[in-house]
Amino acid sequence: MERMKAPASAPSPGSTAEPQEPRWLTDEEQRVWRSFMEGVTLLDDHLDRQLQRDAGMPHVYYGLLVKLGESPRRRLRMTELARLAKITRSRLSHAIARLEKSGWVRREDCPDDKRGQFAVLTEEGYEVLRQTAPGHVEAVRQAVFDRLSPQQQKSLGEIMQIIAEGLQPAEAGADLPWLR
Amino acid sequence: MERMKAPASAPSPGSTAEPQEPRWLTDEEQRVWRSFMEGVTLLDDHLDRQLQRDAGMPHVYYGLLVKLGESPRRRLRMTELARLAKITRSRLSHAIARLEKSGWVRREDCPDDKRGQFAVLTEEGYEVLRQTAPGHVEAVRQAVFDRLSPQQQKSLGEIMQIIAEGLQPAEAGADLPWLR
DNA sequence: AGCCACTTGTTTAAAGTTCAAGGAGTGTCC
DNA sequence: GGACACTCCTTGAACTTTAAACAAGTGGCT
Repeated sequence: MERMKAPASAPSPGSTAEPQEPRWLTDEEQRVWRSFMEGVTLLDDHLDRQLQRDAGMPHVYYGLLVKLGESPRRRLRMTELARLAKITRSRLSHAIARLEKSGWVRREDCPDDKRGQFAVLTEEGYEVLRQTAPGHVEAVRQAVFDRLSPQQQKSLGEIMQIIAEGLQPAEAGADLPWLR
Repeated sequence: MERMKAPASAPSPGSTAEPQEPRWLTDEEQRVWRSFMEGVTLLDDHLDRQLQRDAGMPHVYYGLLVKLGESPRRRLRMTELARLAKITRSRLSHAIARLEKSGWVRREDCPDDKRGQFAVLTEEGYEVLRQTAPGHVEAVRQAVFDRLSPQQQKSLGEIMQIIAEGLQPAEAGADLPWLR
């Protein structure tokens, strides 16, 4: 409910303690927001399904293997991996446990910090990635890049970067998933 | 893993049965895709948290109440609601069961089709919506609209509509969540 | 009428995620 | 060196989602 009904008139100015008149979305803003949510929901569903079918894991898990594969010695500290994937450490713990059970990741102790753990991509994990990457890229292309002009691709990147940055402010005390 | 490594050379042309050389993402495409996934993940987390805190339900459930509230007689057939929300009927069944338990939705039999069910927004459900809508719009504004120029908002709408439409083709046999 | 393919919505179990709590290690401050 | 705050990661329970199977109803066809 991004707009309940048209406001009767000008809102009461700000000096009082009462809540501001909500800044409802305009019709146009609502259309944008609806398209956004629909696109994201459908895309999420589509990629999850594609990867579950072809790689035996959800999109997020696949993304974790990718991050590990791109990292030096194919390993990352748990919190660092959570930060890169924009998820909570709890979620990551469960995910890595499952990927470990599947044999695609193993854990290693961190020598420098006895609290720390590395998640390490196994050879099997790398192999799964190698075999399923082409199909996944193709799915992403078909759903996204093949349908957008170069200018639209550029815009999308800029826009989503702005949104992403807005949600991870530099200030201390920000509510970031990987620090929860 | 949107690109494993640089292809050695020109791909083998299409007449053979072997798999095509994957169309890896360029560096620029990868940046776009990464921003997109990060933005979506963070936004999803942010709105889920905001609504869980203020309305006691996840974002998807809130969206269901909104759809019901916008509909004639505040009711929709299950499959129609699933189609609007871009989710599976199974997921919707569970969600409505939970919303019913919370008292915000009730079910009603469809007189015309004995298989059918309406999900109906209760007065309490409407009340929750009324009270939490302002906070939610504000969250959406702060995270998205306040940060984007009018032109960017327009682009985002167009882009996401293209993606959404691409994932729900008109053809029969399309793999649409609400028909699974 | 009876058959058959299809639609509608739910159910069960398994998988994944969130939330709150906690154990262990680190680092700082006095 | 001891107290204290903080970081790192995990755990278990509650909740949500997925996947597969199913019961019931519909509609077309003969």
